[in-house]
Amino acid sequence: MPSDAPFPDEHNHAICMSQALGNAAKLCLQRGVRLTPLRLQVLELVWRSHKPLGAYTILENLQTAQGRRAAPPTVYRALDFLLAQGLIHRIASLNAFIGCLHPEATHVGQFLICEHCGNAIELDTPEITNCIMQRAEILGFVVKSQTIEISGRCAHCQARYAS
Amino acid sequence: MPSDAPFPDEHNHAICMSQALGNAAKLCLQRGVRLTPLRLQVLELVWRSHKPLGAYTILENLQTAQGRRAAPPTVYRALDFLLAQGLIHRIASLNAFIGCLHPEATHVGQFLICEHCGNAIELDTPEITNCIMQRAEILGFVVKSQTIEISGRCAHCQARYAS
DNA sequence: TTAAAAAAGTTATAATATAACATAATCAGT
DNA sequence: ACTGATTATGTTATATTATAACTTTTTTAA
Repeated sequence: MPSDAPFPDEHNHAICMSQALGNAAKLCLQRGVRLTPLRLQVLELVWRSHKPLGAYTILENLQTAQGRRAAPPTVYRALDFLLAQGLIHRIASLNAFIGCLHPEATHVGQFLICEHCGNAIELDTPEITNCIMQRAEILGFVVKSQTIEISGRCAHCQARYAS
Repeated sequence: MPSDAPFPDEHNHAICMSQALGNAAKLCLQRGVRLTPLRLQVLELVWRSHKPLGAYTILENLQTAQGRRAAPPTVYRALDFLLAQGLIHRIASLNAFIGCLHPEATHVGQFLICEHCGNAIELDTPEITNCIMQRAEILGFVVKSQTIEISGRCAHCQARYAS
């Protein structure tokens, strides 16, 4: 079974997560938008690991104040907010959501997704974007958004669990 | 309203489509797999345009022999076959399917998807793949499959319908 | 010709996502 | 603080996409 540690051992996820949450709070303040308790809770759930999380998984783990179980729109609206603020990304190939590493700037999401441990590694590789933009430009295509999701096996799993 | 012509005027889609269908028949024969009437019908529906088509849209347009309406698994099984043979691609960001331009060789699907006319242009740009592979290799990530879907506005629509 | 395999039919249901409207909380201007 | 406007959340119902499980039909190969 793959370790639950999202990334190699040097990765301290508690720090990783608290930085992300702190950053999110700061950005929302700067932007004058409200990171309400519900939205924060969803963001925390998404940040619990580096594995993209489905909306219904989030729903199941949501603690509503009254102990009453939240309904889907509650989660989807929070996710919509977080997406709009660039605090999370949606992984189309998995119908799932993951915390964004660079929410301060709008950018395209590029992911390496390990089929074995489920972790998604966010890339920030301008070369890939440039290469795509170049090709698009030749064809006169104006790029608005990019979905780049690469599946395979991460170094961690490749080393530990030879296929 | 955007023209229904999938691509610029020089594109004769009747020829485009019949080539694709002929090629598909040839490949299936070579591979010893059966392009049954049902599978062919689904492939034809997918090839009617260059707009990715949802499974339920295909379902609605399926003519069953008895006039009885087909059920979802019928379509999904045909789609699974066509995907396995590389005759179509699935567009994850649209939950939809589109005919493959190069079914003779397994390859990654790269698409420019016009938000205006709905057409998806399949790229075959090794530079993009190489760029991604390079970056992945640096991280020790072994790539198994790639989802590359670029949304925006195609040259056709850009020229005719200034945003 | 007949058993095995493959394909298609059929029924039910799972998983993901949104529409529409009701209620509650927050904010801006007084 | 008060009040109307705005924003956020609750709630119910339903749309959309996809698959599981089992049956029947068709095709293949001995």
